[in-house]
Amino acid sequence: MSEKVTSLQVAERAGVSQSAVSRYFTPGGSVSKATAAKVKKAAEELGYRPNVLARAMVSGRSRIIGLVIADLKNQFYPMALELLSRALQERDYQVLVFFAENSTESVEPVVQRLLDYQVDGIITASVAVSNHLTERCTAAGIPVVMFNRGQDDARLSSVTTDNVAGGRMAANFLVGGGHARIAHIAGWQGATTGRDRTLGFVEGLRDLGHEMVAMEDAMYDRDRAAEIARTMFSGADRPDAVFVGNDYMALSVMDVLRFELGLSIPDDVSVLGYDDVPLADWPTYQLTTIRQPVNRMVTATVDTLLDRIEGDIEPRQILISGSLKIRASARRPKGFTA
Amino acid sequence: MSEKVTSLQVAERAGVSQSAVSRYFTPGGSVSKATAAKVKKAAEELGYRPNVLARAMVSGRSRIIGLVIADLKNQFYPMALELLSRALQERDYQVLVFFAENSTESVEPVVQRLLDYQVDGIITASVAVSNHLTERCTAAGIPVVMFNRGQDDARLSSVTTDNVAGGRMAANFLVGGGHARIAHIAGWQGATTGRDRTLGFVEGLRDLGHEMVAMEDAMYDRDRAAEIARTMFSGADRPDAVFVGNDYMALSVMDVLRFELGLSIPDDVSVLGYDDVPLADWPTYQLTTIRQPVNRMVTATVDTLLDRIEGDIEPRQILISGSLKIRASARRPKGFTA
DNA sequence: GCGCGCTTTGCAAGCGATTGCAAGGTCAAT
DNA sequence: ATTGACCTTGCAATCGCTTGCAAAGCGCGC
Repeated sequence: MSEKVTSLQVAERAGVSQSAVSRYFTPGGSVSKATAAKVKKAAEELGYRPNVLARAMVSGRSRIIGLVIADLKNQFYPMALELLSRALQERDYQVLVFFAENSTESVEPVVQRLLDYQVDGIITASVAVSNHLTERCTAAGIPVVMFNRGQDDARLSSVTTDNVAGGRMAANFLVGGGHARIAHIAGWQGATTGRDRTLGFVEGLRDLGHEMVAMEDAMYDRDRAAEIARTMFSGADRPDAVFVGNDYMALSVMDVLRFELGLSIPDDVSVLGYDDVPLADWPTYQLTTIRQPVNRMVTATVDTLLDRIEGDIEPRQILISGSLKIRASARRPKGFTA
Repeated sequence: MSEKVTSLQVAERAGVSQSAVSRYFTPGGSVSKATAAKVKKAAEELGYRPNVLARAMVSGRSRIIGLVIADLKNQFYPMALELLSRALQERDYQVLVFFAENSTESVEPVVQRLLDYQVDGIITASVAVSNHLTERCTAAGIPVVMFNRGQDDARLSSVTTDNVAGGRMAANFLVGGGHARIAHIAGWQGATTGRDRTLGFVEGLRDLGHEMVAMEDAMYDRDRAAEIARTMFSGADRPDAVFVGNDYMALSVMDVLRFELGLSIPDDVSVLGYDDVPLADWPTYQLTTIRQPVNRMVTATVDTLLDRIEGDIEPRQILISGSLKIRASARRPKGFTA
């Protein structure tokens, strides 16, 4: 039934050798105008297209990029996935997705399977990679770039925003806004993103002579963030500002503050997020946040990966600077115009 | 550099033939306990794993499923993508994603590339497929199943909810709630989902002796929906209820009604959506909606696809029934308890 | 000890392309 | 007309595996 058309059939119909057909479809292959025309005609008549898998076997390039991702609930990632995939598609690569849990143990078998598929490169989105795995990939000559997650390993490329600087921005903005009791609902401290944002925030506060009145790790989980907000803000001397580890959780926190605790934002409490997901701009939330420039992150990721695949460049750790996106969820410092 | 381990190397180290190694890794391959043990040992020492691509070449099965998707902004699709991918992963298939625009012309080249990758099957999520393409896929023996989109073509499988019935539910609920001026901001009328929901809604109203006071196609676009809401509800005799073609747009409509027009939901206007995306349940929105059971849709999709790949079953058009999920965005009919 | 059936094994032919190599062609310069 | 440089072309090996086929091995009843 499945009438596969092969280069051989095209060759016969065109009256040329099979290699000629192959050459016609290989960029830079040496074919005369005449043969090219014959092959083109025959190929079109037969509806022939080269078999990527066969090509992959002999050339050793599959034009497949493995993308490991933990979850799509946080609105930042669907966006990243779409942009990454589209950017790669434009460069004639395709993305093979693999879902993992957010633990190194669960990533291990997933990456194994990735390698089975002979991917040309791997992007991990918000997922950490064990040393053992890094070795395997390095040994197999497959470049890895971590998207929105860092790791202290020179063999791994990574693209992140400057989370420490971002945390500092948050501190400056909240202190500048005249807040006295500043709290922090942190991103997962098991990830560099979470840790660095927290670190920058703490440092920033300290530099301005402030200290957090409360802090809790919500592990990038919506429900956990809500739970923490509930207890953190129910006491009498509740915080008057909170920096949340990412937007996804910040929105949850806003919901709790307004709908469960009846607080008003930003009059009673200022809320600051991190990421700038599309929802942050919706009228209901108008979340002030540290913006991660997804487009630039994606471009950097794709460039780094393809450079490493096509040339043999060294791994790069890229740091992109974020910026403060001011909306209405946090009191604005006097004279703050940026 | 890239030290690929092949079955031949394993064979040598184990002191058996290369076929024996292959058989060991083929489920159902005939190998004695003794050889199995030798192969296992050698394979582990060398870190050998079969090359999926090479296997695909000879067996004709790549264990890759192509997923064509138009956009991830509507929160229904990230969810679907994740569930589909996880379900397939569990059955030892992987998903190769392809982004397309929502027009048949743009889908064409995308599916071409899919075929180049020798995928075993194709899932299209909310994307239509041209006849020409259907033919190519049928000719190549590659089953296609459309997720959340129907099409009148017996060669295509599809999984949708009963959108007509859903539209009727919406009509019943709004009429039952005592609304007099009922409007409709429709899903894209170029898609079966949009048309069917509208159709069911119109029929449902008519059966109850009602008629829409306004209707407009918002093409599943957030901004367009907002724009339409703005004009539709700014007149003096504005509607007192609106059924929106999906949740993604409904949330936008709610934002406009409340924040721009200062209307109160559901006191001034009742809003009804379709899908039941996670956001619909967030306290800010509490959107009453027609629920599409994603889990069941995904299971049905995966089952249909794999049945067709593995057996040689006929295409199936599966209709799953949705249900009304009552929250707070629409006035509830008296005595309505369900 | 021989023959029969069943399982296990190895050989070798593909799967559909790419690519190095050498042969054949073309064309300009001599 | 002859030569050499250069472009085209075809041959055949190769990528890493699966699988049909026939030979080998094994256990068992006679």
